[in-house]
Amino acid sequence: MSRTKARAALLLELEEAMRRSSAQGVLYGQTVANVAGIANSDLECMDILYLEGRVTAGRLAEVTGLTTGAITGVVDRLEKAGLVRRERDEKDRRKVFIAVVPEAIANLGQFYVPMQQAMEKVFGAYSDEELRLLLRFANEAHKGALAATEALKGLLDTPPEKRPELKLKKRPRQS
Amino acid sequence: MSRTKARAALLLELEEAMRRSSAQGVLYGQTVANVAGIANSDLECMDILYLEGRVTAGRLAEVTGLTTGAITGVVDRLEKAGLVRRERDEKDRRKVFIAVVPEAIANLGQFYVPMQQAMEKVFGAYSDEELRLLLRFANEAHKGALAATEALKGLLDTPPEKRPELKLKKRPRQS
DNA sequence: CTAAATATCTTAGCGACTAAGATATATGCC
DNA sequence: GGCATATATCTTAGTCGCTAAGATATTTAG
Repeated sequence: MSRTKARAALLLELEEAMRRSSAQGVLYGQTVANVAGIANSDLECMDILYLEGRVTAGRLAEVTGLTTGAITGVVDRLEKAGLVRRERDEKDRRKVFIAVVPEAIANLGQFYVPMQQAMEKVFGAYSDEELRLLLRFANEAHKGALAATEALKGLLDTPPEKRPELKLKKRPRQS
Repeated sequence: MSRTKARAALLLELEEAMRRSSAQGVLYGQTVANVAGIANSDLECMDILYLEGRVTAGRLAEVTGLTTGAITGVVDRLEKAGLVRRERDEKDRRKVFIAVVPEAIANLGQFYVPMQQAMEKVFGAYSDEELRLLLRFANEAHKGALAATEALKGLLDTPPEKRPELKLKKRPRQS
C-alpha cells in the first residue's frame, strides 16, 4: 500500500472514529437531560450559559437555532427550576440577560461525573505533550465545526435550486 | 507553578475545549437536520444506521433511548422519504430490520460536505503519527463515553434517594 | 397446545416548537 | 422634541414528535 493511500485510509478511519465518539457524546447529553428531567434544548442552553456566561435571550436563540419564542419557553422552565435568572439590561431595557444560578449548577453537575471520570481515565494515559496535541486539535476542531455550521447555514440562505432537494417535510424557516 | 498543577490546568482546559467542540458538533447536526428538512431524531437514526448497518427497530429504540412507538414514527417518515427500507426478518417474523437505501444516502451526504472539508483542513496539519494518536484517542473517548452513558443510566435505575433530585418535571420513565 | 415472552405497531394525550404578531424600548431623522 | 423605524422579547394558535399504555403478531417454554 502506497504512502498516500495509507494516509487516506487513516483519515477515513479517523473520520469514522470521530463520528462514533461524537454520536456517543450526543447520546450522553440526551441521557443527562432524561435523568435530570429537563428537555434537551433546556440542557443545551444551560451548557451554552455555562460556557459563555451571562448571555441575552436573543443570543441563545441565535446559537441554538431556536426561535425567540421557543427561547422564552426554555428560559421560563429553567427559571422556574431555579437554574437561571432573568436580568434586565439597565443600559438597554429591551434586552434580557440570562444568568446561571451558581448554587444550582452543582446540582446539574452531578450528572456529568460519570463522563468526567471516564475522560480522566482516558486522559490519564497520555503525556503532557500528547495532551497539548489533543488540546490543539480540540480547539481547531471547534473552529472548523463553527465555520462548517456557518457554511451549511449559508447553503440554506442562497438556495441555487441546483442543490438536490430532499423535501421531506415542508421547507424550514429561512430565519 | 508546580509540575502537577500545570497538568491539572491542562486537563481542565482540555475538558472545556472538548466540551466546546462537542457542543458545536451537536449544533452542526441540528443544522443538517434543519437544512435537510427532517427531524433531529430521524437524522440521528440515519447516523446509527450508517455506522451500524442494518439494525432492528428495537435496537434503534435501545440506542437512541426513544420508545419503540417513537421509532415506528421515525421509520415511517424515513421510509416515506425513501431513505430506508423495512425488511422483515424471515427467521423471526416479529423482527423488522431497517436498512438504508444506498442511493438515497448520497442525497443526505451533501450536507456533511462542509464539515468534511473543515475536518480535512484540520487533519491536514498533522503528521501520520499524530493522526494515529488522535485515532487512538477518539476510540478511547468513544469507549469511555459509552461506559459513562451506561453508568448514568444505572444511576437512574437504582435511585438511592440520596441523589439530590432536580425534579424539574415529572419523573422520566424507567424503561 | 397453551401460557408467557418478545417485537413492533396503534392510539390518546401532552409538551416543545414554529410562525405571526403584540408589546416595550431604542435610534435616527427632521 | 416628535414621529417613524428598528430591535428585543413575549404571547398566542396550531403543528409535530414524544411517551405511556395497550393491541397485534410471532416465538419460545413447559
